[in-house]
Amino acid sequence: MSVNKDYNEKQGQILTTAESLFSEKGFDGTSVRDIAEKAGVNVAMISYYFGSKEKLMETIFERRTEHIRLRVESLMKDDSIDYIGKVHLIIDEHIEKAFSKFQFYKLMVCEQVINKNPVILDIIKEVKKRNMQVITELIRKGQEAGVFRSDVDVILLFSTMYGTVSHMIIGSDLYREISGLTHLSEEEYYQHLKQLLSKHLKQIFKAILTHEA
Amino acid sequence: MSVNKDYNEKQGQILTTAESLFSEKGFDGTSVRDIAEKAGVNVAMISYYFGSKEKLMETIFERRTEHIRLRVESLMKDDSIDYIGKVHLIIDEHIEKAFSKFQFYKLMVCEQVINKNPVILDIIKEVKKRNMQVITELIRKGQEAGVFRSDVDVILLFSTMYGTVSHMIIGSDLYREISGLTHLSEEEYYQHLKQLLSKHLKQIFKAILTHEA
DNA sequence: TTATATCAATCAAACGTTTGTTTAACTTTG
DNA sequence: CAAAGTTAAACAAACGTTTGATTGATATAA
Repeated sequence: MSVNKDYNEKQGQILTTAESLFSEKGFDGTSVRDIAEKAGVNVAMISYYFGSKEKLMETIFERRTEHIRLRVESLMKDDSIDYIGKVHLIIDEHIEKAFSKFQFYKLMVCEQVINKNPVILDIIKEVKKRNMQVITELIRKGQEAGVFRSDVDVILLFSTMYGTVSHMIIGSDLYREISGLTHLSEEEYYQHLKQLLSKHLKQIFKAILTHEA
Repeated sequence: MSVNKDYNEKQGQILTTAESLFSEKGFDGTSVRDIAEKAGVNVAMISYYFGSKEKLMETIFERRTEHIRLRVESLMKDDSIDYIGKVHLIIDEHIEKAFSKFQFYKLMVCEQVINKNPVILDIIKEVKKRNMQVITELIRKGQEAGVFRSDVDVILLFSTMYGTVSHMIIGSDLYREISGLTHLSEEEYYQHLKQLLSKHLKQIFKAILTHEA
């Protein structure tokens, strides 16, 4: 599948800089000269290493795909963790990944709206499907064990998890201002947000998965 | 405040076409020649009527601001509707507005990520604050009446409502495919989604606002 | 009633930049 | 010395915007 290629120092510099600029100004709002200058390389190096601006973007997505995929699959088989505990693992892993690579998550949202590049859309589609399967499987087992309700819509639950977190990341500036937490550093505020989101989503998941209608 | 200007036929045509193209291809991905051609006007008319491409975008946002604002404020004072009923009104109005102007909502999400134009960011900020105040006020009254829990985080609740709906709209193609509902028309599928989202969000709000932790 | 002035609307063409990409010469590396 | 890395310069295409001429309708004056 997705081969984990190695990138040299200059390639890595270009990828990281481009990811940052794309997420700040969008794909079309960022010029290759912007990227080259900020990455400290010559403009021609982008074509030389990645072929084109478009393929540079695709490479960014390929590189991060590995990151987005939920890694809790092995823990799902651990019998010492109960079903609610496993749901908590999924929620916390998603929050952690989204915040640790928030620039990429912003980029992902924009690229889904501006559905131009089919290669990128496919990458997003595959990883979303994959992550949703993990959750579907867990819920199915929980239902068989009689712990979870039988009428759970996984897509809606998934949308609430992804949607709430994305929306918080995208609107974090506004919400920091409203909360009156402007004295916190971005890092401190993000830690605070992660904790709030974790508690909030766990409460929602518990209600939807276990309470009676 | 926001004066409701009148636009002639040609101006309206430009605004509608631009909104559609911006939401499909992004602001920087859309050229003024694209807009002019699709709207059936000369390129110069865009500068002539709106001053610049940037100001055209701002005009789109000013025009739609009126639309986004929750209009349930009067119903909030109606004593014949209970607190849960009022929460339902807010949820359904938000869903209805988001789906009826889904192109604009996509555009809003992208513009929040690509925080370039301060005029537009201010418009988004103001309307979000405004809508959140409506909900805050309702919840506060419900708390005083002893119907709602005392430890409710309005920002999180608001994020779940906006986030879940946005995420569904943005990823609707993928979710239609996964649900196996490709035989439905876009309109039919949206009606279906609206119904699901309404039930889902009402369940979440009820759990967070009324259940004990 | 003509004739003339006024003004917004409309257009093709041109403006100067910026865009992504390529070239061809040069340097470094193994 | 051959291959890979690196560069400034050049490329055509596309960009947002402006220009200057032209239209057509309305108001003013003879």
